[in-house]
Order: sequence, then structure tokens, then C-alpha cells
Amino acid sequence: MKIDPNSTADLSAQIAGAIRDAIISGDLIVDERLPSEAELAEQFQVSRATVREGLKRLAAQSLIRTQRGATGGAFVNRLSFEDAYSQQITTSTLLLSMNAVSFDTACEARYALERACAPLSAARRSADQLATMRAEIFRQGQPGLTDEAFCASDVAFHRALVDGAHNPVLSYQLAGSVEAMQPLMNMITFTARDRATILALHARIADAIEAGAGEDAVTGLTALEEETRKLAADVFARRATKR
Amino acid sequence: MKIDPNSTADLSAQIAGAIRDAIISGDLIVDERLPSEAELAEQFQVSRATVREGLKRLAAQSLIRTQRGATGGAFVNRLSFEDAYSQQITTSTLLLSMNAVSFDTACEARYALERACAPLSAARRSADQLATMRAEIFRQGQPGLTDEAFCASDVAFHRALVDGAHNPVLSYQLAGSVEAMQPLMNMITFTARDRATILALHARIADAIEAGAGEDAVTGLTALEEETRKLAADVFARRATKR
DNA sequence: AAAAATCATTTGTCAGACATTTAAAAGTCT
DNA sequence: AGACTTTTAAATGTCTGACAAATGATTTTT
Repeated sequence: MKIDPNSTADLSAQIAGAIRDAIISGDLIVDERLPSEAELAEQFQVSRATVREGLKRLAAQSLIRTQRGATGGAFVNRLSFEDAYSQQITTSTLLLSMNAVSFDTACEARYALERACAPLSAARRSADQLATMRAEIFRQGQPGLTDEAFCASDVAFHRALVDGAHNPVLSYQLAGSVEAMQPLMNMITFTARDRATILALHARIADAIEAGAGEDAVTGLTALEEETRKLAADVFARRATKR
Repeated sequence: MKIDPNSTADLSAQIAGAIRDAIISGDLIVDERLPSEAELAEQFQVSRATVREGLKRLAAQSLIRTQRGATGGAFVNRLSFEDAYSQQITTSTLLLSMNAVSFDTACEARYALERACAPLSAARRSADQLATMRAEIFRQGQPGLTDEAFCASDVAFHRALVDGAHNPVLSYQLAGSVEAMQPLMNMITFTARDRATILALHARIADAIEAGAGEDAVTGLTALEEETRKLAADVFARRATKR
């Protein structure tokens, strides 16, 4: 692991890169302890402050964790699905909000991916996941529910559907698509009539999942996508004329 | 933006969190300049070193960029799809390698997601993307190609397929699934016969995409998934008996 | 043997200094 | 006046040295 003091890049970035490469290549394995900051400083011929900045960069990506004390230090962290989920959600959310991604584009991606999960979920979902879907449908029918709560329940419903595929890689990939849409969905005002329509589609999808009918779940999701896009188009059209 | 000096979390992590929240909530907008490190240090009542560690955390996630000089400072960064891609690929790769995700699980996720793209790609792919697919197929037929080069070409083929959907959100989500499988694929030795089979399937998929026949592309992908899993199973079985 | 005190190691934080980069301001020449 | 050069000020990047706080290991005491 070497760094170039004459490079244009910051030393701390180079150090982070060198250690990251060592982790990716397998030179450093999970739970292995890195040299102490003082040792790293000597190895890289930089100050401890610079080493620390590099380590913080890695910590921000959950690649290492640090512990204080006698036997403490920086350890290679096992990147958990949990950690990856939340990173994925943050990134996806910012990506959508900062790049003026249209509602249609985000929606298309999300439902395309969800349809990919549907057949697997229909075949494998646990009773618990089905129960969650039913419970969220019930919640969505409650009067007096705020639009935000309705959206949150919608996300919970879809996450249960995705998790039903029992493929953690799929769940991880989908987490971003589903959750990142929430801020966009929150811009929509759902009338009682809208909610009833969505609720019926959710029920249809849950029925298909319960029956193990993947194809029906897919068509249900397609109908839901259409409905969602129509709703959004209405909202945006109304807003455009109002102003 | 406030931090709690008595919290268990590091001050630098709290500072990063506070600024990150401000970015996500929209309090800080793209290209806006943060206060200088000295000012932030005073605002948060910490030293400049601590502020800097916090800022490096954000830089690691591409949330800010820094510039030196008179009009320099830290600026809120527009998270580009490019940046998001590479983060996604790093995270996915580590997630697979560190969590003993089985080949089958990763493979299932990847092909499920790719099938979600196929109909869109068949409808919208540009001539250029189709040309890339054809070119990669041609490359894969060259004799003397190393296994690594074959895999790299495979990835290029599939990326063209995915990008053909012309949905940047989909491309972003898929980048991780497709690229992260490469290390796993590299463990496989492809015989001439294996390559011919894969090549034929690639051609079949490209034909379907060219003809705008989304359904055919989907079945082609399913066949390719089956083939890939069979190959991998063979390799792992052979390895198990050898040792 | 158990509990308490001490110790050594390591990260977390701080203060102050200097180097480097950069754009703007001031100065100089034609 | 305009073009070029020099100076200056502001900001990040890096270094040094120090102390605080946490924590496991060791030693001492009871």
C-alpha cells in the first residue's frame, strides 16, 4: 500500500483508497484490525490527523468501525445488508431529488423491478409477510389517515411484497427504488376515492401472492403503476394550471 | 443544526449527520457553499480538525466537494448518476463477498432484474446500444480470449441491454447487480463449448431486442440464467470433489 | 479468590502553526 | 484605457504536540 505525495488528490483520499482497495481485494479480511493510527501515519509518512481523515472516509462507507481503548483500533467491518440498505436509500433519495428525475421515470423503474420480484414472492412469501401486507391494507382503509401515513403504509406494503422473494440481494436493490419514491408520493393528495382504488389493487395483489399466482400479481402491479401515474399526472397538471 | 457533546457518537459523525440532514431536507441546496471550516468550528463549538473529519465523511459519500483557494470551500455536490453507479458497485461487490451470498442468490436477483428491463429495452434501445451488444457478441467469439476478458465482455453486453431501457434509475439500480457478479463469474472456467452456448443465447437475446420482441428477450434471459447456474453448479461440484 | 487500583494502549479532541492554492485587488507598463 | 504582473487575502491541506477518555490487562490489596 503506497501513496503518492505529489498526486493532485488529497493524501487522506489516497490513504482511504489504498485501504479500500486492500479490503476489496481481500488483503484485509473482515474483523481484521488495521495498524494503529500512529503506525499508519508512519507507514504512509503522513501525520496522524491525515490518517484519521482517511479513516473517517472509510467509516462513512461502513467499511471500517473503530473502537477506543487498549485493544481498540480500526477494524474491517462486515458490510451488513442493514447498512447497505440505508446507504442505498440515502443515495437513491438524493439521486432523485437532485437530478430532476421525472415522476414517470422513477415510477417506471420501481414497478418494473417490483414486477421482477412478484413471481418469486408468490412462490415463497412467508405467512408473516403476507400478514404484513394484509395489515397494511387494513391500515390504509382507516378513515382520518394522513396522506403521509398512507404513503408510509404503502411503502411497508411494498417492502413486504419484495421481502417475500426471500432474496436479500433483491431486497437490497429494491429498497432504494421503493423508499426513494416516498418523497415524490408525498406530494400527492389522495382523495378517499383514490385511496379506495389503490386499496382494491393492493388487495388484488395480496390475493395473488397468497394464491401463489405470480402472473396475477404482475398484472396487479401493472394496474397499480398505471393508476399511480394517472394520479400523479393529475396532480401535476392541476398544479401547473393553478400557477 | 445542533449537536450534543454528551452523546456517545463521535462529534465528527454528529456534524456529518447534521449537515447530511440539512442537505436531504433541502435546507442546503445543490452548489450552495457551506460556511468555512473555521466558521463551522465556531458554530458547532468544536475544533477545526473535528469539523474536517466530519466533512471528509460527507465527501466520501459524494455529498460535498471541496475547493481550495480564496473563493473555495465545501459545496453541496449534485450527486451524479456516475458517482452513484460507482458507489453502488463498490457496495454491492463487498456485500456479496463479505456475506457469503450464494451464487444462486446473486444470479437469481440479477436475472430477475434484467428481465424487468428487457421489454423496455426492446421498445427503446438505440441503434448504438444494439451495436454494442453485437460487437460484444463478436468479441466473445474470438479465439484466445481469456476468461476474464470474456466475463468483462459479458458485463458490457448486459450493461448495453440494461441501458437500452433508457431509464437512468433502472441503469443505476442494475449496475450493482450486474457488475458485482463479475468476481463470482471470474471463478468459472469457460470451455469453448460453454462459450458457444452463451454466445448463441446472447445472439438470441440481441435478435429479440432488435425485433422489439420483449417477451422473446425475457425467455432468452431465462435460458441464459439457467445455463449460467448450471455452469456454476458444475464448477463448484468439481471443486468440492477435487479437495 | 475477589475486588480494587494502576497501567498501557488507543482513539477522540483540541490549539496553533505553516504550506498551498486560488481568485480578486492593486499596481505597473505600454 | 487596457493588458500584464505583483500582491494580498481567504480558504483548504497538512503537521506537531498535547491532553482527555475509554478500555482491557496487570498488579496490588483485601
